[in-house]
Amino acid sequence: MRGSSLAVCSTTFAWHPCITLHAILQLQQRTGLRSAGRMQPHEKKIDVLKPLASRPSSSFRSFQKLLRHFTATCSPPITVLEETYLIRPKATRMALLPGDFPTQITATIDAGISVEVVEVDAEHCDHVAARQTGRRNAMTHSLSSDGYNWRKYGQKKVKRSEFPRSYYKCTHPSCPVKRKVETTVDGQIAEIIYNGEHNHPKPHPPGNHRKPLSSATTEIVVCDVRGSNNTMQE
DNA sequence: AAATTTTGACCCCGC
DNA sequence: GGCGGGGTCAAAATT
Repeated sequence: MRGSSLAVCSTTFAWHPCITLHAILQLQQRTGLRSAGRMQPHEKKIDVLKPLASRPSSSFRSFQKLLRHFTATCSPPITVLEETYLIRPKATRMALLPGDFPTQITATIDAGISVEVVEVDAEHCDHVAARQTGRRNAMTHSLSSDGYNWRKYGQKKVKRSEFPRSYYKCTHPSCPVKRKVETTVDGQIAEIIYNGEHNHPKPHPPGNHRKPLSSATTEIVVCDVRGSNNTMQE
């Protein structure tokens, strides 16, 4: 075993403005996954997640509203440093976390947020990361395999299909081409329908600037054990 | 600052 | 004219 990673499991997709980086560091120190003080060479960097873009009317409310709601109705935020970091659960990682990971520690953060801490064997993590990287590459490849750049402008659940249909436009100026893509729940392409012809050559493929997942990154997924009880009203 | 994503609302069309 | 389904728009939010 080459070391440990810290994973905090989630049951919901809601945001948790009350969880701070400091809280995570404390948690790591308490559980022995991180020593106090300066980060040691073998220790891994905290991956602070950020909120996704979404309309305020969606099921995910804006960070500002959530923060206001939390500070107005809940216990005070966890011990804070100078900054409060917002943590967004990563759905893909959640889906890939094996269900048989041993739960070794259960901790409760001061503000009443319970988090389940799972100590993960690094090789196990490598395996998960490799699977996820493979999936991401497959998705990226399949979505842009025609060599053109697309911008999503809509998504809809259509009646005749069990999968949601996404609508894309070619990003090239004045290009009329659109395409509809139906993807399965695991990200595989179920159907692609093209509409129109490109009036421009294929753009040069941009470099892949996405940071690859590797075993060197710490896998952190935070979730709220309060789960569905965490619904908020305005 | 521009590009992108998300998703409810709106529009159009066929029955 | 009403209804339902599919396609598009656009505001809000983040990268």
